[in-house]
Amino acid sequence: MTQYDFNRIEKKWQEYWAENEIFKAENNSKKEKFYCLDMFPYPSGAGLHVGHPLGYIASDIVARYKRHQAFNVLHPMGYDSFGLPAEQYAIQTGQHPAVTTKENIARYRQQMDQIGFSFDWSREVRTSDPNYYKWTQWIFIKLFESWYDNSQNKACDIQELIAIFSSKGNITINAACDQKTETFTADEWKAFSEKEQQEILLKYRLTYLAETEVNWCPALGTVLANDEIVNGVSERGGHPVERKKMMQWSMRVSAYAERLLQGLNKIDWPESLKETQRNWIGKSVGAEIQFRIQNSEFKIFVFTTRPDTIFGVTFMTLAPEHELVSEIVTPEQKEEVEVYIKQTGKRSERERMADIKNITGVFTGAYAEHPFTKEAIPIWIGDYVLAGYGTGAVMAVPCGDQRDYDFAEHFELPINNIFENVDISKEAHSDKDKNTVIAHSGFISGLMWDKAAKTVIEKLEEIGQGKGKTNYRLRDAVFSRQRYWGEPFPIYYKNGVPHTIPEENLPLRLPEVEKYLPTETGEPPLGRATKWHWDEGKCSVVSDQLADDKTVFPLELNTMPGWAGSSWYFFRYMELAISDGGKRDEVFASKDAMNYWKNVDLYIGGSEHGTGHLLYSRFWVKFLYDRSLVPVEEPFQKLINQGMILGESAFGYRLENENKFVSKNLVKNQKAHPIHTDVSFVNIHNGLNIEVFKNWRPEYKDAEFITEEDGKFIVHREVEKMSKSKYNVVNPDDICEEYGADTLRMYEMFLGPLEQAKPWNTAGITGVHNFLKKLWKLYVWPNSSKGGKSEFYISEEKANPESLKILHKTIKKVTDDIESFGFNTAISALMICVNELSAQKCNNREILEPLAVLVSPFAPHIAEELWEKLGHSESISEVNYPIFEERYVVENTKKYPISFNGKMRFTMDLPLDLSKEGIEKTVMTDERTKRQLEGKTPKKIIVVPGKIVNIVS
RNA sequence: GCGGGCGUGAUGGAAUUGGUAGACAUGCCAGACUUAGGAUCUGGUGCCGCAAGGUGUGGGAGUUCGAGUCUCCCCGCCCGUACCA
Repeated sequence: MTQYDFNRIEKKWQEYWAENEIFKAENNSKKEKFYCLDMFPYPSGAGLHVGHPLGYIASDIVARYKRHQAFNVLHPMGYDSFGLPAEQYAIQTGQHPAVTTKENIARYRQQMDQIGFSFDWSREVRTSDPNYYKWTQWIFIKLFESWYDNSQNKACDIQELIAIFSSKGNITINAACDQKTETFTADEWKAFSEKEQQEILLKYRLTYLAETEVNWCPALGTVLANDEIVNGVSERGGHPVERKKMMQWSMRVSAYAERLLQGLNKIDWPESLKETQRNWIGKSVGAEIQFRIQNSEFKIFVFTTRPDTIFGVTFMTLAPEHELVSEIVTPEQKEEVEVYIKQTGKRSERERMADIKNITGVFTGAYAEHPFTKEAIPIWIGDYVLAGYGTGAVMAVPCGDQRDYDFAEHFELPINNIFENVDISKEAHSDKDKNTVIAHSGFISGLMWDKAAKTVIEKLEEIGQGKGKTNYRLRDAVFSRQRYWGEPFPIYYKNGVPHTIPEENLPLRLPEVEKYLPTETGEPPLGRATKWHWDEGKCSVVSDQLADDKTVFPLELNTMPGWAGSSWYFFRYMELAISDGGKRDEVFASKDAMNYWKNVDLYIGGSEHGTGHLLYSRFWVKFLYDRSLVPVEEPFQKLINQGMILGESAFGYRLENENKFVSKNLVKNQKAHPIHTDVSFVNIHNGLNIEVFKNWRPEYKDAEFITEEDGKFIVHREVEKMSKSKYNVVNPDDICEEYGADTLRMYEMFLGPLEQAKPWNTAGITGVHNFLKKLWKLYVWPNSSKGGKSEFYISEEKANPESLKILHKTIKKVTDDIESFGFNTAISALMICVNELSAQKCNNREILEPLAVLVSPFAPHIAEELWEKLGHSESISEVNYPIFEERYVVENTKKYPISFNGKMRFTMDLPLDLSKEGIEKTVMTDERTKRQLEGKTPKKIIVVPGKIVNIVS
């Protein structure tokens, strides 16, 4: 066996790793822990393409590297196995989603095993497994049993709230709750009926049921969260979305807005992603101001970030949905207003977005009163004001806000300039400019905006017509989905009031249904379940245990959204499986396990989860922390977004109305359309295999091909997202078969920086494959005593200094690069190392042993094989990382600034051993330095650490 | 519009963070060996030039002894977000 036979080697070691459970992490190790996590995949039917494993390869390199560094590494994997595609497939075929999911998982597992990841599969999780979603339901119950105390700034037990209600009512409570909650005393609380009390409590719970305006997607038959909508259509499938009022479960994530924002400062995430989350949270500081309405009891509350412009208010605008509209509209305007509201209500969100330029609005006939000048301010309705943000009403300051300005111009409303020396004849002056002075503004005239804003807030508080306020864009997250393939809510209804199912009866299992569609009455698919088992042997419902009167209570028919299971799965991995003596059947994760593993040290995944998974996980973790259920407040300490691997689609140009294809360079003035062709039909020189293409589709069977002079047909290439429908998918299995998993792993890393999006181009793969072949050859030499036949041969003699130098340079470079995720340059360093060692014909154990360890995170299979050939019986993953020794790297130098005639002129590479004070040494200077010194060559330099180096001529 | 990022050979990309631009790899060219292959090895390869040399990191200016790197303006590209008061 002298050839690099990757197929044999890879199979051998993958089996070895699995049999000996090499990568099983311990929970009670004295070693330092390192938790290295990938975002777990949704197991889709299409299997993995070369883009999927990119992040897994990167984390696997880090995991293996950390093991060499003697860390106890937790590197788990699992499946986010609830989700839409399996359900859509079920609707079409009748196949149970659990069956499809199981098959897909098996395929994913097989593909992942082939790449040689060092996952600890004993800790695998699947969100659709009842033993897993039992705990998702359990956490939901904990959320249901909690409220958010703004005074303590944390979530607390709802029992505490009930205690306060019975002793003091809700007047002293500062809680995150529905705005319209009315105040009551302790006596009033006690007088409420059970149902009334439950309804009030629901307004305080961290997960609550409320009539919400939701994004309804008729095509998918479900509601979508804001982050599941892209450009007004559903992220999945691109179906239109409309607004609809529905009774829905919501998560009070808004209670955590400030902490979610502050927490970002403590974690090591890409700045762009943090910025995305900051935007999504959307904090704005300003004031809430009350405007009295003339001849009316009602008041309008507005939120503004510019209280300093209050004297510039010339009208007010309410959202069409604003609740006061119907109360304040004058009889003369009533009809016009109603028509307008009807019109805007009909327009979908999408139309409204597409139509920003069009200014619409209507006068209500009512007037508000300016809090300071007492002037009358006309109240308008306009759909540029959003009901969902702030208070759904704005004080319009045309001189300071462009939208107000446009609205005022359109309806010929007055525009008052309150800025000194600012021209507002063309547009509003909306920047918070430090140099702008406020004018014509009563007691704030002559002040800068920030001082003015402060003064206005003070004055408003004095007269009781406003206060400083911070507003967040982040809204509560809708948590109900009208779907089958998700976690059932552990909720039943008694007198229309939701109650949780007792913990000991979890999981509440998904019932069988004969069809995965909504019922005829419009209920979600779970409405079809005739028997709903939620525990072995006990049938449909809760009546036996919970109700005194044998009534059967209905269960919640919605299921939880995709992000429910993924918001806490990283804790589940910490707990050992039951078969390994873990407590997974007793707890979601045990205290001991969580106190040892704490949080994820490195999390690798795509940035598309920026406002979904990554925000909701932080929210749930903060909640669990508040309730002392987990020991950490942030789940992911360091996060890396791996860039997407794109596909290089190939197109053949087909002439319009003809079944004739024209090679790329021959298309001149003819009308030709690019037609996707499968990339596997195209060679690296963009030449199409015409025969294969013809047999691909019947319609191409008789197609004509106009080729270049050399008979080749050249295709046009374009970089696109890798997708089955674009025929540009490259399958990792094929690469593994042809070049091996080690080549695939290294090539994916060599392709470019991890964070960057990059097209897959198989052409360059021979580079890393050659590297592995050369590496193999370093350990295999021709033996002259056996007729020149090659065999494994290692010298036990001491290595020469040159070999040691290149080895230690490589150790340094590779180590630094792995630490900074520069895997592509680390591989370059390994290539240089192997090339130089080959040139030196170096085969000393002293060199080749540490080299194998250096390579092993990148190409673990070949490293294991070489390690074995070196005479070791343990896995290379148990071996310590080589130690870098500076003394071998002679030319390791440091830049020192050089002065000449007392003036700093340039810096120069000097050996490190010169860095001791006072050492004099003659230094050779290069041509460029000579030139800079105007021909004077320095003879000696004196090094003074931290100071400028003087040249002694 | 706003926010974040980027622009380097034919190509993917390096550059010790202000110090010999183009590492490494692909591609290409030349050669060696060869029962010819998509094998292996050697050399070359930013551009212009036979050469000496000149020139060169999207364009323009600036700071600096010195700029791919820092500052300003312009051009182009990508990502995120959007009537947020």
